Amino acid sequence: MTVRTRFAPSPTGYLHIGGARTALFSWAYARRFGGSFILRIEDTDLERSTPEAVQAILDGMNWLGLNWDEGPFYQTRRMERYREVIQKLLDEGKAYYCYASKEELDLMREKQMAEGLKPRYDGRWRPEPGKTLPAIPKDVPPVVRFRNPLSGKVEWNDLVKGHIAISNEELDDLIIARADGTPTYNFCVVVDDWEMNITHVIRGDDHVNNTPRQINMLRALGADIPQYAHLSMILGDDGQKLSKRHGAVSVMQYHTDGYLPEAVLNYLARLGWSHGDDEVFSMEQFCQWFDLDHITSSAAQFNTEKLNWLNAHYIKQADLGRLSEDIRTRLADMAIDAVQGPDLVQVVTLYRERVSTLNELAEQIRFFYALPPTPDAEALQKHMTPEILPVLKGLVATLENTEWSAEAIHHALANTVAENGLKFPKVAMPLRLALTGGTQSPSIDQVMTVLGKQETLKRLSAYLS
RNA sequence: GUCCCCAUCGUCUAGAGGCCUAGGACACCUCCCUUUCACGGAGGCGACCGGGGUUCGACUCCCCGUGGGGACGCCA
Repeated sequence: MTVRTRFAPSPTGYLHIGGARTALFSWAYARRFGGSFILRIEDTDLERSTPEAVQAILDGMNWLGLNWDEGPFYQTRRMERYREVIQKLLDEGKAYYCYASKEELDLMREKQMAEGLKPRYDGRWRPEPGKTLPAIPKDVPPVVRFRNPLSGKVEWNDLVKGHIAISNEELDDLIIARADGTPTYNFCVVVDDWEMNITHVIRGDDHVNNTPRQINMLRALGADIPQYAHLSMILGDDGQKLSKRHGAVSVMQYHTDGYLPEAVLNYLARLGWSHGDDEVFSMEQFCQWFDLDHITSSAAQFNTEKLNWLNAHYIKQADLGRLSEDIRTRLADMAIDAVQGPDLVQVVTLYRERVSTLNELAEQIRFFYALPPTPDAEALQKHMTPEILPVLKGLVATLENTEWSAEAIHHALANTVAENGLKFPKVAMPLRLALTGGTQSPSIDQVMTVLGKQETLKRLSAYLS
């Protein structure tokens, strides 16, 4: 049997980090076993689904490189088929019309809650042999309910959580078609998983409670029951449930914030799944290793610091051309033109080992292309001392007649330091301030090399006149 | 409230009865490297939720408790 997995988001918002991990695992499982990964858009909630959200999900998937083999299938385009199946269930007596109004149902639930019971439909419109149904009200359009078994239990061996059994007495006759005739989520999932021949349903564990209902419907339809794997949720950095206030909940936000997709992917893969002591690995390796046996069944807290560490790692590994182009765009977004001036590839090479995000990288090298920010007055006072000025003047004089190579600049600097009997930082610090505006940078001779002779001398002269 | 799920360092995790004086990674601390800050290298700190069983032996199995989380919609 060929493995067929699916990712079935509802387009009511962007692709968030939890959804991305679910997609990643489904995708990897299909890849691992040479199966197919299907993308299905669950847009039956007409009120909340938007084309923008669909696009956001597609963008997120594409950015991460989670390519799908079939789809995207839209449930709204399969309405005809759902109606057919509903009619079939109706005809076979496996579903029935219910005329209870929303108000009536609310009242029922309230009462049940008050009695300490689990709120569930009481089957008032469920036909039974010898049972008299209420008189059909005139102006209540009926919903269709699935006739769930009354006794026994539904069991399955969850590939992540192990054996789970839920009594049918806990379940009720769920609505499969609304009053307006449109099918509901749990029903569409069943029909789709069935007809798309899904073999492994990998999804968030908020669906554990839907599973027994879906299994019952699958059985009523005579369909094969897929294997289920319920993934635990991802908690925010603060251990709380992920929500808007956590900021970067959308995967694309990570792109905006300067993360490389391979870092996000690697981080997500390792969140709730493990392969011995392996921490850093490619998606190729992941697809070879991934299994459902090593998924943790407990919730995992998101840790930005570890993501940062991975991102730093991947920035160091990244193709220089690709990295530079990305940075060029980020600089442009900061209204800085990196087409003129020092060679961006050289600048990026010099700085990539020092940052953990691309935004940080862009931020740190901006002074190469824009004017250096004004150095901190206190730092200036401390390092740009009257005693050092003549030394700097001497250095500039030497530099003016120096061929602009890393080696030559280094020699000029070293000689100046030696001739004046100084420690290296004594000279390097004021240079750093004048050239970069800050007290931290790579070796100052390397910065000078990349900055260029003209610009270096120009920036120094501002302090020496 | 009812049902379901979960429980190892601060965080992500290894661990499928003896390999565990519980391993790795992030973070943190110390030292080294050093032209500042990073990077890198070497060390260090740091955990099996509690109580009962089962067993010669339990982080691992069972039960109870406690604590988290999820689900109970004409949302998905």
